[in-house]
Amino acid sequence: MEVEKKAKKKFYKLATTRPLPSVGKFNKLLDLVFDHLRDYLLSATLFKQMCRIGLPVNNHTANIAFKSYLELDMTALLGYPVLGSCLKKGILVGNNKVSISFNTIIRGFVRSREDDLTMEAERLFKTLFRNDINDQLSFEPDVITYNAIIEGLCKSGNNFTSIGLLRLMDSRGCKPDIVTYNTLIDSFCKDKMIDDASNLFREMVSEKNILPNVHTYNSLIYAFSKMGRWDGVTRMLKQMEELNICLYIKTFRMVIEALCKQGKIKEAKHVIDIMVESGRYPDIVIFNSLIDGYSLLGDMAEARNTFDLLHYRRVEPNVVTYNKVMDGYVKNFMPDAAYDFFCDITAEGIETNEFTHCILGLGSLSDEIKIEDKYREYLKMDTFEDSLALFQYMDDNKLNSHIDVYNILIDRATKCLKFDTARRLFHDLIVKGLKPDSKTYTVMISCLCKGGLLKDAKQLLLKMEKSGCPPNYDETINDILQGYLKFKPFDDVVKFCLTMQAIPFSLTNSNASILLDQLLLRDPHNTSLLSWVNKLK
DNA sequence: GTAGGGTTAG
Repeated sequence: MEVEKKAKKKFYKLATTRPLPSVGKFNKLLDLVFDHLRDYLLSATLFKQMCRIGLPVNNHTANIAFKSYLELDMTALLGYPVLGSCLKKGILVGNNKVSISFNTIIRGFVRSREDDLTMEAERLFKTLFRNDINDQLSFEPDVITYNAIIEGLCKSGNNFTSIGLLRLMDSRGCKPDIVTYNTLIDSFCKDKMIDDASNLFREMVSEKNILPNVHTYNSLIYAFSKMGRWDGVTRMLKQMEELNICLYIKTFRMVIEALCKQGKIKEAKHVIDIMVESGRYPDIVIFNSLIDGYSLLGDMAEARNTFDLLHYRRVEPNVVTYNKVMDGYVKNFMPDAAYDFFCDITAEGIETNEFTHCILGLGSLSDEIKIEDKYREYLKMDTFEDSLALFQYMDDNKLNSHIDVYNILIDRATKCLKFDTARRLFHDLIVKGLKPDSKTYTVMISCLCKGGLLKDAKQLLLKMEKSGCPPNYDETINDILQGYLKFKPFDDVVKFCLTMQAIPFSLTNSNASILLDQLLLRDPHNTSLLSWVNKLK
């Protein structure tokens, strides 16, 4: 607080000194606010104020503002408009490092992790290639620009488009670097497309002579171990040793976790031995995985033993540990043991969380069907965040492999406007090998429409028809139409309606009335469309 | 007057 006051006072002093101090003095102060105070709202506000009262600003001052908006996740709302006004005022023109400003804005869009803003970043990126704009600014995208766009594409599930960008940058003489490859490799690994990831890895090492680092290996090891490809894991670990790359505790954690989840306790223990030999000791996360593994194998005695031994190893159990033990009892149809364990830990005054009670709730009903009902009830009743957390906690529980569970979550994510989460869930279920049903397609189409991704929505409708799911045209087409009315120019709405004339469906009241209003306003002589609307409503 | 912008952590 003290430093903040000092900064404000200094600003006031600079602003009232006559003749006005140079822009450098102001920039130093703003740098201080950004770097040391990390008060991003203040650095952004000061910049706006400087512009308003006519204090000296230059590209560096503006860049601090852009960085601040990025940190505040307000690039779309504030950063982008400020960029516009800076361009108008000529603050950024004639600057040979104008890429810094644009990169920060593009990163801000991508960082928001919202699909439509990622698209905005791509739009901006494409605009910058236009000759008229380029003559004025002499902007040339550099490796950071490309990396940001590639990251955005990967995060919105467009792995192959981002490969196209990798080729584009290469052909334009911008060398991809370790960040470019790591971003791509990580994305392919997350989607379990290990062959594509391996190809990129090979290309990076043998063609581009870029040395992999710990992140590259972590991504690959993660994917290999999740897929049970232990030969790949061993190969990667060997390479790391040769390159003298130190393993993170996280690398160990994920290998051990994957081994335990696949019931390979012996192997997991072997990895723990290697860890100990290299002077590192397993932490609670690793013991939690072991407990998980034993309960998966139905060996609750060993699971409990591992828990009891924590005390002697001087490793403190956490709430996840307690939940995993209870979860093990419940899954192995020992609800009484789960209840006893719960009584023991609460008697010791140990703090539990909502999942402890949830597991107990599941355990109190030993009939498996009832467990399923109870699970569904939880999915419906709690807030979306709670259901998602429960879903993630249940992880590979077979209840999570029900398409209905995904349908409920996707639907609720969409209703909470979390389109990104909905898309990720949809992607997850495909990766898991589940088959989307009519409901899945319908809620996903609704999600894409609400997020303005109409092209994707139409594609999904096509896919739905192809996959043999009978589309619910009433619902899906109205959703897409609503998206058109909201996001697209009227000409596109008309075009869409024309293509839909062949399909039998009825318009919702709200769509029909908006459509009629718009038609009468903009295209009152289009009698064929007017009668079409009247017929369908 | 110069500076200034970067990936993932499961």
